[in-house]
Amino acid sequence: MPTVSPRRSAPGTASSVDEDAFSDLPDTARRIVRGAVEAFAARGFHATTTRDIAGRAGLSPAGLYVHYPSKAAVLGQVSRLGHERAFALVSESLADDDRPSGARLADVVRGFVTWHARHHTTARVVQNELDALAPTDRAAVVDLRRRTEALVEAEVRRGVARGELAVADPHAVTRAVLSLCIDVARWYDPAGRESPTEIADLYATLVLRMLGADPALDPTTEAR
Amino acid sequence: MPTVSPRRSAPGTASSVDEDAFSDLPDTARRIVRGAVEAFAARGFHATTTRDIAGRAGLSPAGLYVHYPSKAAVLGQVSRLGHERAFALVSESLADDDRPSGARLADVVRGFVTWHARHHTTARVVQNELDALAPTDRAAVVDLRRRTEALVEAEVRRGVARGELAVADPHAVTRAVLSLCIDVARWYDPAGRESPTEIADLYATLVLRMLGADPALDPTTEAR
DNA sequence: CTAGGCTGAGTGAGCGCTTGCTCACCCACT
DNA sequence: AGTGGGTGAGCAAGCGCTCACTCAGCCTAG
Repeated sequence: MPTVSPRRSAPGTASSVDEDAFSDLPDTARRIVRGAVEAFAARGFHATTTRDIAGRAGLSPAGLYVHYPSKAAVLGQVSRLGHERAFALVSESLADDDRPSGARLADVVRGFVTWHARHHTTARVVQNELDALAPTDRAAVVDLRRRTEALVEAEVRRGVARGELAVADPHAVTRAVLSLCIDVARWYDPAGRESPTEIADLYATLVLRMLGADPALDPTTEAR
Repeated sequence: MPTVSPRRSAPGTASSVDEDAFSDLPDTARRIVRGAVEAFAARGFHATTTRDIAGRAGLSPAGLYVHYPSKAAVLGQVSRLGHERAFALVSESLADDDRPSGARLADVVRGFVTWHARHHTTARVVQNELDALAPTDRAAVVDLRRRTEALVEAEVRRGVARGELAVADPHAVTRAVLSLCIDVARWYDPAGRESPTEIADLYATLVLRMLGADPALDPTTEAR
């Protein structure tokens, strides 16, 4: 019986799939999720076949159903884990210290942008396939997104209250800031000239300007 | 023989499909394209069936193939027309007058954002289904996108050269500005509180800040 | 110590259905 | 009589998922 070895990224090649997001999963489930992320990102949920996912995980088509009850359940797992990572990222960037709001929000932007660029494969699935989620999964994911945005909006309001930021509509501006960061996953090309870190630094600068923060907070000089 | 009447938007309800983009098409082709845009936006290209498109256009499944050779060709039509509209929009906003760069770029942003909000259904298809395009269609569309971005970048460079804008990396900042505008189509909800025009005004303000333009150029007071 | 049964992971074959698309044909107008 | 728009029926392929089954590893009764 010929054994098909699962496809893996070449060693040394950083994967654009966020491995840390599902490192707690048992081995086979992890291979399924990794394969599914790659396939969903490349072709979209509906155009991805269960045979493709199973093949990438080194399983027969039926093997998938030992670990997940349906193709939609695999997407649900991917989306939940990805959103949890994004939430944790923002949450950690805002962990309490007593620096100015601008500095803390610049950290949020740098972390968020770096993640969306570095793990653009995972991020694309997480952002584009919301409509394909089962109702239960969608509810969980929508709630995580709401909490993530609320965290950032609260920090913006704090900065305004302290007189450190000049923003008339914190809700709308927060949404714009996160939108800007999220969209990096759509256009980012690892073959491009700029590294995720460089983009993140530029974006932190741009966001500080959007928020009307003191330019002196900006440790970079990327955009003037 | 029962005649199935095509589904239309309720009269008085503004459609989120950009009708102007394909108003030159013959009647039946127009109904096909309109139906396809709605279906692609709601479920994605791969999950949309030719029966669905044909039904929305008031045709039998076979009727579609009188006007288009394949499902992919319909998507190609949609994407080309949508991109041509977006290019025309930017092009018109930058039509030569001698106002400062900031004022002209604010106009570009207002027009671009308004279009992506008002016609978010068309915009979502145009932005999300690039991977599903046939090679020929993709090439045409990629070229249109490149030319659109080049138009804006040139205006940013002009502003910097005149000392009106403070931007260190015009290419990267232009991409960020357009990314911000485009992503409106992803999150915009017509049931939300803000109108496309209100969002557009806020975004114009934010972009002027990103560009380091003279705040006096901003005719609105939305954000400070 | 071991026979026997249990369990969880995985498989090959294939079912029932839907898909994109085709084809022979129809018919209202020129 | 010809033609362009349109149809009903249906084909071949591919889909998500199921089923009866194998097998290795482990627990336990005698």
